[in-house]
Amino acid sequence: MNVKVTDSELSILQVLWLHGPSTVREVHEIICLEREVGYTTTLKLMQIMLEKGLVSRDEAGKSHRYTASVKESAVQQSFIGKMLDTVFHGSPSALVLQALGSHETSPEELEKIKALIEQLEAQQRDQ
Amino acid sequence: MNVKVTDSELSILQVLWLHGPSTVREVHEIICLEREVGYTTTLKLMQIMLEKGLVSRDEAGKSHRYTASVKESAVQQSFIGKMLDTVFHGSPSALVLQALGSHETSPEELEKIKALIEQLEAQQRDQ
DNA sequence: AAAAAATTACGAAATGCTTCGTAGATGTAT
DNA sequence: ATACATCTACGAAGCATTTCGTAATTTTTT
Repeated sequence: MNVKVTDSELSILQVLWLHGPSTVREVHEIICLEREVGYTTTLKLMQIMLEKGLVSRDEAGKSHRYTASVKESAVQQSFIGKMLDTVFHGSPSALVLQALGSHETSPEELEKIKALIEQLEAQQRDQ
Repeated sequence: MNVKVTDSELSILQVLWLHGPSTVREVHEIICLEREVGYTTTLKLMQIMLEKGLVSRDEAGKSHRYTASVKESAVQQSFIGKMLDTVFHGSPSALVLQALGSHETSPEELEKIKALIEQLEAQQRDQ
């Protein structure tokens, strides 16, 4: 149900989501742009993620090719769920108010959110 | 700037935010409603939080009385900030869309959000 | 005042995550 | 075929958080 992901697992998943199936070397190269870290560290993490079922891998060919087996939206989902429980008393609107109130949001983005709200209200009317 | 709080520290802060200044015993009692945990565990955590400056305490009287020294909104703030960075590519609207799209939100709450958006749009027009 | 109960301080074990070194296997170039 | 580079597996150290036991202190009860 709820996907649990640590910080460094998340940074690996980000690479896989963005670049698609990748080797350890490829993932490692990208992560190193941000943070100095040993190759075997990345390798080990990805092996652990394999055990946990967070990624799968294709073992054909010289080096293994890893693929994310959780969707980004599912992880976003579970992070939001956890935050709702732990810091927003289960109130999505409290979360939304904080997010919009304290971070720059472009007019276009505000429009998108308004559109979603209209849609949700329409749904509620129909019930 | 950014308040760092671990999970168990957060559960203690929750109690302090809700009940105001409290003794270790009081905090512990409430936490135990949810989770079996030793008294000295709660004590130790609160002592560590004191060192970190997350709480302050009044040592007069039989037992110490602890007070949260970070605001709930500041912690909410920093959690949202971290989540934006790590799972929403820095886009508040992506976060908001996920939050509203996947969690029940009452008509009243939707109204509040709409009101905020109107307000933000008015601000943007004025600039 | 002595015993019992509650509280604090503190060290250290347990846990989970992150890190890396080493060894062995596999593939590539000479 | 041999040497070289790359890759995988794995154990264990390092670190932060969480947990609790023990001892010392203070308060309350008898």
